[in-house]
Amino acid sequence: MGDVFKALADPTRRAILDELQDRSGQALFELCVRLTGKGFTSTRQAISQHLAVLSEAGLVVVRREGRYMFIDLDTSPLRQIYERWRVDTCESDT
Amino acid sequence: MGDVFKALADPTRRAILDELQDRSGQALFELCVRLTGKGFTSTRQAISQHLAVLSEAGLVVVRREGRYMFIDLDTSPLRQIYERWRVDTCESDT
DNA sequence: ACGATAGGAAAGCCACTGCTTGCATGTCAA
DNA sequence: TTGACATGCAAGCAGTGGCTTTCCTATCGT
Repeated sequence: MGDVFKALADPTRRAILDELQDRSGQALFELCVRLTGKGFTSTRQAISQHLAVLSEAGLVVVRREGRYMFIDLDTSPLRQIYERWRVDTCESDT
Repeated sequence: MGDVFKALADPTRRAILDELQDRSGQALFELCVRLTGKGFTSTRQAISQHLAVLSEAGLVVVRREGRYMFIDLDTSPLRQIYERWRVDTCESDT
């Protein structure tokens, strides 16, 4: 399984995760339209390659139906980050 | 301020954070010794450059005293990750 | 069947990143 | 003061990453 941290290193990939959190189960072309609407200039191929990385990291689950490719978010791999470094919960956030 | 995600993308930098979580406030040369003891082959310059990235991301705070450079861990920038994507707490972790 | 739509595969390019190398600076001990 | 120690700075190099480009496959509507 791939590297979760490297998967999160790219801003476009993070935007994909954001978009999927907002609405999971989108098709690839749908995702492309949504992202270009939010100012991202990535082509379909670029998004597709990003999805491959995210899928390798387990952050995304791909489900094929007919000629569509539906993408679901899976945030569970993030837990390994959350458990690795403790964050002081009571801190000066003024 | 730098990119927290990019800072976490490198395995050596993550090892530095691990080392600092285990013992914060180490000097640079101390950190180098510890890391080489754990199988990392990085030179001092490499570690120093990694620390610059971590410092840019706010994950590390540098404090100079005499000829020593003490490094403290600061995990608070990680909170923005924890708050960005919700992780299902009740999940099949069998 | 045919065209349009949704997506896949691979090669090439460019920029960035991590690392090394070499030298310079500054601090402490004797 | 002098040498040893701890670190800074910058140029150069090799590997990687993200993107484009081109072409190909497969599915649906009519």
